[in-house]
Amino acid sequence: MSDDLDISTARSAAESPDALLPLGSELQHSLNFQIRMAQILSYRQFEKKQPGYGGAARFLGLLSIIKNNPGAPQHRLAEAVGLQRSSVVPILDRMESEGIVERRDVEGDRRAKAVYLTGKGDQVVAELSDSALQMERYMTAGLSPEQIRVMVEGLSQIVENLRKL
Amino acid sequence: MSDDLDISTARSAAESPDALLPLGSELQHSLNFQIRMAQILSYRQFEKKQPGYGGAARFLGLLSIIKNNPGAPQHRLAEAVGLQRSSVVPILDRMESEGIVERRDVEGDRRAKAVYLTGKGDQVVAELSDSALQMERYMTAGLSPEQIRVMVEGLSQIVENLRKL
DNA sequence: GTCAGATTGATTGATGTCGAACTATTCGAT
DNA sequence: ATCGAATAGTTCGACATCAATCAATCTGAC
Repeated sequence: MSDDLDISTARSAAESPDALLPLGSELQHSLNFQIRMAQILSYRQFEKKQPGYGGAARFLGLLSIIKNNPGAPQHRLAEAVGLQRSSVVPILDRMESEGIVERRDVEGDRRAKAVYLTGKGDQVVAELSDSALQMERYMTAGLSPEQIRVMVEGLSQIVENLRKL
Repeated sequence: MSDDLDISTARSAAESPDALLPLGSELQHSLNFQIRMAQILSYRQFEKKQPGYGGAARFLGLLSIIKNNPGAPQHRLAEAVGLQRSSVVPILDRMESEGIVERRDVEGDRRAKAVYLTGKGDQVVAELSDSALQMERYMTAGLSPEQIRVMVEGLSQIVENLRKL
């Protein structure tokens, strides 16, 4: 009485050697874990899909913010994307050497640098945005528009909550 | 006709110098961007809240999977958490030196190592899981249980979709 | 006006992760 | 039984990010 055995959970790692290791239900229902997994896999995939431009794909968020806030100083860009001031420096170095962004001196504050998207930067952002949209369509296969809306709003709320710490 | 001006988007960076840089609506509604932001901020916060154990906080997911799959080989653990085989090596080195996990030889395959949680590891996982649960409660302030459920399921679906690539 | 403290961007050292090797094993076709 | 291909874990070099620190500049209290 054990060959045609029970339904869902029984199929342990030993029995189906090719399947993914099962997550405990704790992990399966952990928002943090699922967020992390989604982030890791989606960014890996996106960078694989859009190489070049000095790895700009990973920084589409940053570039998009620069486009929307021309002339913003670096520390505010860092804050906006959740990185340290010091981490943004080599990123902008790279983007600048790729001709995607430009640092200009600020009149009235000689410490600061104002960051702008170049013409090429505009093109790159447009291309990457397109690609990102495709990517999102693939990622969200099987989800309703309403469900996606709820997720985006929920994540946005979570980000807001975390920023207050 | 311009002092008491329009509602939502008008308040540009120049006018409210302390506020966060505004995201374009494209970014605001980008699932990828929101996932990334949530992940960055939540893991940073969690590690700040739970330092020690050789940075185990960041690897709670991995440890939890080890607990649920005692004796699994390293490459399957890597796959389960979305990392490269080679990235898991130094993590396990660290966790092993902290006495949290243990690598044992596998009889029947002298290449493989079977990974187990130690007694101390069990305690650490329990403590970190507790802390993670608290963290999630804080993160999700303002979200309904139903909304959280939809998000977890949606993210889970997204992870599944991305794994197929 | 001056000077202590804050702020901006940059630099440095440590660690995490990746991708491409490499070594030791195991597997499979013959 | 043998040997080429696949596999498990590791090592190595490159880069991202952080935290702490630095130099230049700005601000505000006096």
